[in-house]
Amino acid sequence: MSTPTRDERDYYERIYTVTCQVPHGQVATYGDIATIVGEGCDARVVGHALGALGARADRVPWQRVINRTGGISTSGFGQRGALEAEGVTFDDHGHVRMDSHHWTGPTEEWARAHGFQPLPPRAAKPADAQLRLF
DNA sequence: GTGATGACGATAT
DNA sequence: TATATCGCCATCA
Repeated sequence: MSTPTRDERDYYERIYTVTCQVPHGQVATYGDIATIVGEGCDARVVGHALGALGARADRVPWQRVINRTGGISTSGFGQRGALEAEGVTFDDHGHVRMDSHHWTGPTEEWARAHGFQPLPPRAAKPADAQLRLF
């Protein structure tokens, strides 16, 4: 192997591969994709990767990737329209209803088969965790 | 090699 | 919920 660490294109390809796993009608956050890809990947890196999609934008469901707040940072790419076309609903504030469309991540089987890591359960909310802590 | 930038995240207020 | 601040990491000039 020449560069087993992070080949630029391969690095982005991994992000695209994970993004392609997001099922129809569901959405994932940049942080989720970064967590699954691992390898020092970061939410911003995912954003850059999606921004560098170029011709691949036709094969990668980039519109299903949004920020953690459920908002859309790409108001100029018709992302919201694409999501609505898939059945994704938005609240009155223009944010995606994460409670109903948030992707739970790929299966452990798929993740291991492709060299990724499954998305850890996001249960334990701060307030809830703190409530049970005492 | 350094600084600036970015389709962000988490925490605090 | 929204805003402000800080942090993390990769890419580009």
